Amino acid sequence: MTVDDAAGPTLLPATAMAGRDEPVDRILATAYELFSSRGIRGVGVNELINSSGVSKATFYRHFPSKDALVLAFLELRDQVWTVDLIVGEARKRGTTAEEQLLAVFDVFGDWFQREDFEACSFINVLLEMGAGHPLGKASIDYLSRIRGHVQALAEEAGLDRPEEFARSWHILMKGSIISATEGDTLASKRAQQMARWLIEHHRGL
Amino acid sequence: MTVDDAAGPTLLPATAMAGRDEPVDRILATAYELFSSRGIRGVGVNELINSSGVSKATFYRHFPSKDALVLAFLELRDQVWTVDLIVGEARKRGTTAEEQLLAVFDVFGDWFQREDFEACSFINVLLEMGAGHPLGKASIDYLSRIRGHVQALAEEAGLDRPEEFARSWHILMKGSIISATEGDTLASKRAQQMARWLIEHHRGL
DNA sequence: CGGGGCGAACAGACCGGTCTGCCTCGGAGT
DNA sequence: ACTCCGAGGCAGACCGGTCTGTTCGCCCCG
Repeated sequence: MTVDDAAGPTLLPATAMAGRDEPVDRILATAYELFSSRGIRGVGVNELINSSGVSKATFYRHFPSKDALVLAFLELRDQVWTVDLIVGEARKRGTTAEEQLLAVFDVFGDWFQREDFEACSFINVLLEMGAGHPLGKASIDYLSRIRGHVQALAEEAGLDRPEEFARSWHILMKGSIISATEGDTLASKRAQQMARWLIEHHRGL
Repeated sequence: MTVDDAAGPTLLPATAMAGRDEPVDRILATAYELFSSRGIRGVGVNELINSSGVSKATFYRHFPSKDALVLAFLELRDQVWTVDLIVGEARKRGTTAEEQLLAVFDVFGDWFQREDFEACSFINVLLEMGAGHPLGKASIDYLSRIRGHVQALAEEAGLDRPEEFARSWHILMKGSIISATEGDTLASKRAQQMARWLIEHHRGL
């Protein structure tokens, strides 16, 4: 799994796949597009293999089950979306750690207005499969990684109780994503304002 | 399936069904339980009819399709959960409108700790079916009704820009529900704290 | 010549939805 | 008071389609 070495954010893992045309890469790239936009249950294995131009036997040679592919998709999503698009872009947009934190919601604002905005795959999979399902548990794990990034920035900014801070911050992130799914593209601004208050109350006295 | 006629909130629609044993009521009661806990796609028509002790012909005499039943379920959920459990209970717990608003997150706190906590069906259905699907659109409508309750309370409390207030408030509600689904039962407290800041900034100067 | 990919058929389960019987119960007609 | 009939509920077979996953045969390329 190569790294996105190009400049600028992208939602598609195309750059990550650049130069590779192996069946396993085609499958993963297709899975990323389809799972992101239509969910897990909404995409069947037959559609996956047709769209990626791969035979079923080849598919099952590389992935023992559909769930295994979903797991790989979540891993890829963590890299492409969480790390590169959200955290990476936010760190680029701000100079201080506090600015970078707030920039998360600027990135959200751009993201919410995209045609292909498809909400957060980790939340989607968690709610679709349930917290008890292995895929739900994996999603919870990736969500906690997001919180880890926020906590790291909070520590850089020297904020009080960074773990608690990150949990509250994450509430704002997730809530604004749901609101954006409902159609409120300004949800990022509302969340950002509440985020400012949260920062103020976590600054060392 | 006995009836919970005791005082206090209940998540089951048993009280609404009290004294009735018609097939249509049994179907709806079963649908409420199964759809709430396992989602729409996770429950098939065959299981619905078996669990409610109804024949398939009877089922389709009362509901032209599964989607029609889901629509009826969402309507029931709005009454039982939104109106009775959340808004009704919050209004009971507070004296002033501001107290009643904040009490929403106290009710959430109790709700998050329930064994049968199953998140918000409207969010679940919205993400499961997509915002373009009729059921997704219906869910968006019911979510906006929740926001309407919040806005009404904000107006009673004399807060500034009640519509904007309600949208921000709703972000906190939805975000805390997702966090609770991940296992953070204290999410209600974190959201409540941010909600207090939100109230302060919407009070007339 | 052999491994990997392809296309396709196939299996078994389940999906939403239709339809055919059988039974019961209640009300109307004589 | 007795009969008759139809509405509505129950049970379950059945339909075409889709789901995940398996397997077989062919071909191409190293």
